[in-house]
Amino acid sequence: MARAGLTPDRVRDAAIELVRSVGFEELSLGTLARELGVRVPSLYNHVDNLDTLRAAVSASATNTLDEALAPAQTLEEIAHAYLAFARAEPGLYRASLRAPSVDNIAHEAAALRVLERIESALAEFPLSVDARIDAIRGLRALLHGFVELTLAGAFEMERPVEASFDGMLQNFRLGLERAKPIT
Amino acid sequence: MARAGLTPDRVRDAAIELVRSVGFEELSLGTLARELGVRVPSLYNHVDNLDTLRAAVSASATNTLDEALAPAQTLEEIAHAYLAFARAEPGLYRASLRAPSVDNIAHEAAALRVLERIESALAEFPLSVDARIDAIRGLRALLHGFVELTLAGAFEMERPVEASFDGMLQNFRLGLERAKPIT
DNA sequence: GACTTAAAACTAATGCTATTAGTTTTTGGT
DNA sequence: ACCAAAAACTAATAGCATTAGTTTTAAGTC
Repeated sequence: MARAGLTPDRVRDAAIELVRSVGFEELSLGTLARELGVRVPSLYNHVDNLDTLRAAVSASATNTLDEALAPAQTLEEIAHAYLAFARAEPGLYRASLRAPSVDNIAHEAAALRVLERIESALAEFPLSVDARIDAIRGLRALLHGFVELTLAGAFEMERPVEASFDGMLQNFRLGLERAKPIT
Repeated sequence: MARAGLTPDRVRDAAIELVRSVGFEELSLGTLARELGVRVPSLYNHVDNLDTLRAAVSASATNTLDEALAPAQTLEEIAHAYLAFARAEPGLYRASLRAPSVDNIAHEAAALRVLERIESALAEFPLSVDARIDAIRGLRALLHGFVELTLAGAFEMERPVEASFDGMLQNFRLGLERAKPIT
């Protein structure tokens, strides 16, 4: 039997690596156990169940996304960092979308940090309270929607995806500047 | 045994109803068979497998989405129809997102019709070829992203979701009008 | 250094999923 | 009334997560 020396952290880290290579939806206890050289039920010595393991991976992925956004300042920088992360780490990006459970304080905090970084992209614009909420929701929709369509391979036309992303951001910025609701 | 009188169409229709009530991901042969008063393997007399059944549901859902968008003319009308459909029929909306397989001509045609309707929302704007591609991609991202975040319950702030949707569209329109790249 | 004990790994089993093979039954057409 | 095709069935396989119960390993204590 030769004990494999697993710990909750090692199992979680292996799960993260698996998600990075095969995707979040594809994470299964079978492949994870094989990767760790152990039988499936042995994982239950270190993990409650698949759902909590997914939650742990999601929390970590949200932190990684937060760190990827950290250096960015302007609207364009933050948006580019967001798209770049999703394209470089689609598995982690998809993992980060899972809503934190209410009892997972650290996960909730990380999700809030990501949200605040996106909100900070709008700091330069003088917006009313309502217009700012609309802008936040609009930016989130834009980023998430563009990423999803990109990952799904839905953009079939010739033009480079990056160019459209930039054009879209320019359009977004123009709309915000034109609005100028605080007078 | 008392033959149940199933046909491929009846099975597909029952699958559609199931997707409408429980969601696209939740469609399973077990629940479908129970709904039809039949054992699971009996379904294989009318359906190739779960994947092609999902494809059939997706094709039908894409048609339904197309019909829901048909009466809309302007950018705002089309966007509202899109959001309204997704909120009224989240199961069908999710089903419509599945990419058509290359051999399913009717499905591909329906997906193309939906795409053209979204493109037609930009007909009123005089845009260069590239700017139009960017606008199409941006609008698709906006619509899909907003719908996803809405269905996921990601908009937690007080302001009504519809108001933000309208604000977002206004912003989008302003950006397009401001750009005016054909001069 | 032997012993006790908790933890880590195991096997076996349950109950879900989709799917296939093979069998019985029903029904439409001759 | 009969024959053949189609529709339903049972039984079985394989993959999934999970639990119960058992063995083994290793760490800590006397």
